[in-house]
Amino acid sequence: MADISLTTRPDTHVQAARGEQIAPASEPCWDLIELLFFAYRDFVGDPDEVLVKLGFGRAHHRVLHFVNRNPGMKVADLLDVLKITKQSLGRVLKQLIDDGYVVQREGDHDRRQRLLYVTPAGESLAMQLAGLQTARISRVLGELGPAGRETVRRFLVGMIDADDRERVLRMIARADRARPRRRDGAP
Amino acid sequence: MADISLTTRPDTHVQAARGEQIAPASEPCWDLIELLFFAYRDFVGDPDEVLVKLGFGRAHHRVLHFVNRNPGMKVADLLDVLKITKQSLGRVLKQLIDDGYVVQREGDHDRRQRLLYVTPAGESLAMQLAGLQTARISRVLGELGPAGRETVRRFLVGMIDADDRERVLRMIARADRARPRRRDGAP
DNA sequence: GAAATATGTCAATACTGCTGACATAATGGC
DNA sequence: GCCATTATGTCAGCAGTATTGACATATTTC
Repeated sequence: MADISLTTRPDTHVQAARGEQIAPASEPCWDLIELLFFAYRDFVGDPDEVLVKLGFGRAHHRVLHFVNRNPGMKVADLLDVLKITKQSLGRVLKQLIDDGYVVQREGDHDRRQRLLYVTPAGESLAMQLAGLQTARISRVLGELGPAGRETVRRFLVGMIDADDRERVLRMIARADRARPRRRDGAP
Repeated sequence: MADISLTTRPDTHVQAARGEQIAPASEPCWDLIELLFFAYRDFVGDPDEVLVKLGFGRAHHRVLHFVNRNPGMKVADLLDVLKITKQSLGRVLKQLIDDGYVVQREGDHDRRQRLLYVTPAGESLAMQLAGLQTARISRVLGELGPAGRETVRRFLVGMIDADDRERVLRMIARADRARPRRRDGAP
């Protein structure tokens, strides 16, 4: 399973062979490769600073983020999204629970399930971290104009593995639908 | 220096996080935050698969990449770009040298310096990895059209910490100037 | 009742980052 | 020439996050 993309996505030249863009053997996109590296590092850097003070790391951020976005998600769902093992998840999840940022509830229909929810403290932290990242993104998008946002979004979607793209977009759409607005007014 | 972004970028959400209600305060860019996460994961996923087979990790990739892009760079330069400690660098650099992907040469003017160069095998590997990432990027850019590339580039540049942006752009420009084209025709 | 599922946990290992302390060699100022 | 500084390397230990493998428990499903 791990090597699918390698055998499927052969080398650079296959795309050129398919006539898809790419001039002659194509020089690598050095600039975009490096910009992506630096951009992502700083993008996760802001949350990192906050998390360190709480004794958390990036793994805790990811768990908290997705639980906050998808309240009531199963542990299995989380493993599927993060693509890590349950042992890896177990450690950080336990810390988040012990520290009062996440709680588990038994599933209604299936009592084996442990549905995950953020506590008010968990939501608060998740929103703070998302706020930092949003501030960075919004500043840039403001400089690009409204058309820029759509281009950036399409770029990021396209960068995702084709066989995962639909799943990711569905998850985002479902989360948006489920939490159209925070604060009070429960449906 | 580390906390500037925190104190400078005022708590968009800190107030809401404190439970203080605040209406607009702008909803986080959930979709872009998550898309960036998945996009970056798959972006580095292709090289990862190749590297694992060689007993290398992501750290080796970064070192190899920047040495290939900036032949003759000093160890200190590399530490500055990667923002890691020399102890962390030492481990991976030693492996790359032992395995014949990187070599060191004494500086001409300053014999304390160890200037870094990729071997032919190192260049070959670096180009293979860059090719995988370029293939992914080029496919998407092909779908976005020529204006898309510039928008994406400006987005990524804008996402970099303001105080690092110039340095990064200078490094990219200098590397581009130094190695205008690979393949045969030496300058 | 047995098989499958959802989850948790123990143990060992790998990779990559960190701090602190020292060592070596070469440069540069005096 | 002496000495402080610089560039680099290295040893030892720790932390965070990932892995594999094995096993345990509760619950559902057939």
